[in-house]
Amino acid sequence: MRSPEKRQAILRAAVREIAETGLGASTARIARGAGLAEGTMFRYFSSKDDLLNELYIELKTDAYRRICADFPKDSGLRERARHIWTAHLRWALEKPDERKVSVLLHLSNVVSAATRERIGTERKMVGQTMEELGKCGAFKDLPQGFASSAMAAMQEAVMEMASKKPRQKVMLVELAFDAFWRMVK
Amino acid sequence: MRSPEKRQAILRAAVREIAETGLGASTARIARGAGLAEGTMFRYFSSKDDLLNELYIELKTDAYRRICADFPKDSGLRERARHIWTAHLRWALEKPDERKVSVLLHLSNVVSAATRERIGTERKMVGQTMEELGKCGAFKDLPQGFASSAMAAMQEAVMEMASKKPRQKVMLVELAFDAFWRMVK
Amino acid sequence: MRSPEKRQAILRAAVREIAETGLGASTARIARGAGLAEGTMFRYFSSKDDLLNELYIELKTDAYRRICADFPKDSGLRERARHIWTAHLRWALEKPDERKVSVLLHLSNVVSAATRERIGTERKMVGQTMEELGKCGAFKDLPQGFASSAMAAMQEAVMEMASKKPRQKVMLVELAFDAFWRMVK
Amino acid sequence: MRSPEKRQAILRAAVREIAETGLGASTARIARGAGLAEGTMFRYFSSKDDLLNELYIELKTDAYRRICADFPKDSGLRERARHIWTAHLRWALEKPDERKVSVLLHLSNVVSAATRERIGTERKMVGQTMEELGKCGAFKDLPQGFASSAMAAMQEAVMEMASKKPRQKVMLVELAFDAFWRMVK
DNA sequence: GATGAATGAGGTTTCATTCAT
DNA sequence: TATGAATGAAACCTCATTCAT
Repeated sequence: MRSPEKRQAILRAAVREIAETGLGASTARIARGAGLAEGTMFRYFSSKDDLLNELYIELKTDAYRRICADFPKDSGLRERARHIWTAHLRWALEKPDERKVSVLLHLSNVVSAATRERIGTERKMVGQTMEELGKCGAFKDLPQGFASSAMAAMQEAVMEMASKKPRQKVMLVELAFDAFWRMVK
Repeated sequence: MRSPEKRQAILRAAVREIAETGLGASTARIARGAGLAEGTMFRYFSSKDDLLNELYIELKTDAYRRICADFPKDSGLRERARHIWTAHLRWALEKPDERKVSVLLHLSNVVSAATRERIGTERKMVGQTMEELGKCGAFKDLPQGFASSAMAAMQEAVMEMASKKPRQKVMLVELAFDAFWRMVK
Repeated sequence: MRSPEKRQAILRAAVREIAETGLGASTARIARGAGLAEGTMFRYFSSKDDLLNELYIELKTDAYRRICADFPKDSGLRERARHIWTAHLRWALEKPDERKVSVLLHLSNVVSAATRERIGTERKMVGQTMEELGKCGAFKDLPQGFASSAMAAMQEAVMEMASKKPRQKVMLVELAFDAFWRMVK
Repeated sequence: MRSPEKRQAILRAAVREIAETGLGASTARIARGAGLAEGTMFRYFSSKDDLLNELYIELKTDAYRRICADFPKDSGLRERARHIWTAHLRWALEKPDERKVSVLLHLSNVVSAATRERIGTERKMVGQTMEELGKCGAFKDLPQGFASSAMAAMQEAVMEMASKKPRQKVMLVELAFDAFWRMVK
């Protein structure tokens, strides 16, 4: 009962279908994509909304896990910021579907406040670094949290560019960090 | 005789509904929101897709018009960049619904290539400035177009923050530009 | 007011559109096809049904007029039958759209009993000939009216064939009459 | 599990509704007529067009089956022709709705080329006989295929007459064949 | 008389969800 | 537990008809 493999299969299928079709992707297609019958999905997720919320959590958690692994928590600020920058961009560039779905969900209003809360909780290490960043350079006089938004935004720019020039990915990630860092210095 | 006022009413209603519900907003609701019968909308826009494309053009054109007005085309690079930055952010902060819809449309796949084309054409002045920007500071070694993406991204960060701290809007716009400018210098 | 030219233009447009799209052809398209505004049609015909009934009468009358002109009313039976055969087939082959629409209307249930009545009235000369035919050859023992149906049916076969082999039209009409006549002899 | 009974129920309901209302008969009415919910029909037929095509095949196949059963393939030409004549007319007279729908579909443009193809394939035995017929009597000099059209046409005449004089059906079928046969002799 | 904007009922189709097997 | 047939609300869109100009 409630085999975890099937659960994962559903989530994977959801990513695939939604990346292709948008959030309107039908539950039937998702189930079929997971090799299951139409109704079976509802034994794992109580509704489509539930599925989407769980999916969002899964995606965010996954991305976050990548950042936490090997996190150089005892290094200097630049090193830590660089780690966050690189780890996140790698994830996003390796898994473009996952990222696209993540963005779609972020903008939609199916993601409940509770879900957003739950994700916020998982910050700790990153949060600490971002806070320090907020006290440096140009961010000093800006509201708390702006540094974090700025980094996310600049990463967005990198992803957009990377999808246009896939060959220069690696270099892009590095040079763009330097650009970002100018704001911190 | 097709009244331009009704056309505008539909577009306005579309913005309102879509900002609230997402692109799934039903044509019936949009029509009702514009004070019209369900079928009337289809005399102004041949299909929902057509409506969305026209809406996208309208929104982008509107935003762009704001930038072009009073554009200091004979000033230095910083002044021009600053104008683009400020004008666009003002538009976005004044019309958050418009902006949200604009983003949703940008990400969706209802916006046709033809529409994207049509919008691309209207750049000239901005394009020139962004190109110059691309040859400065940290952007020098990054692919052409990255400066533009970076500015858009940083503006995104400002908007996000501004929606959280509406009172500090004006200051935010200014200080964040200084941050951005550090990457150019 | 009620210019007969416009009336005719509407009927002609109706034939064109219906031949192409079927009886579902919209009144708007028909009006447009006649070079008139959407609503104007309703000043000439009280409803779509009315239009279709009038159209049916017009088509049938036209076809019948062709038969009556030059009708050799003093010739022998064969000659008169041959005239009916040829005149009708010429009309049908010259105006395939008209014929198609005529058939569609015949099968539909928009043509009222009153309309069918009105058409029946216009027979006289043809009726006389067909009656005589019904008393000859193989038709002798069949119910009255069968000869007429049989001729119509055989003409149908000619039309079908003629649309497949347009070059042999003329020959087809002649030889097929000979075949038909064998049943009468 | 998709029950064949329900599929048949839908097809039967379609015949009933279409015979009454024409091809414009709504899917909702058809579904209701089959005792099913509106949406259920679309689990059996992917679209209205699909339904109509399948229906056409079903009707034609059914009619054809009647001809093939007991086909006296070793008898003389007259006997075989007579069998085709009688078997088809019996089917048509027993199932007037089916026949009406069959004609409507034949004339419409919802029947795809593929469907017409599929039906053409099922001829063999009949085809052979009709070909022989085409080399006899008055048909000798007419294009190939005319005999077949002529028979169909004459059957049409019988059906029309039979619907007016239902009591004389049986006699009609027989005598009309004699009339038809005069063309062959 | 002519126009064409407006209407809203009605058509086809999709889909989340339920439930008997 | 897994299935997938059934459901019907709701979406998009069309069109005959009306009526103010």
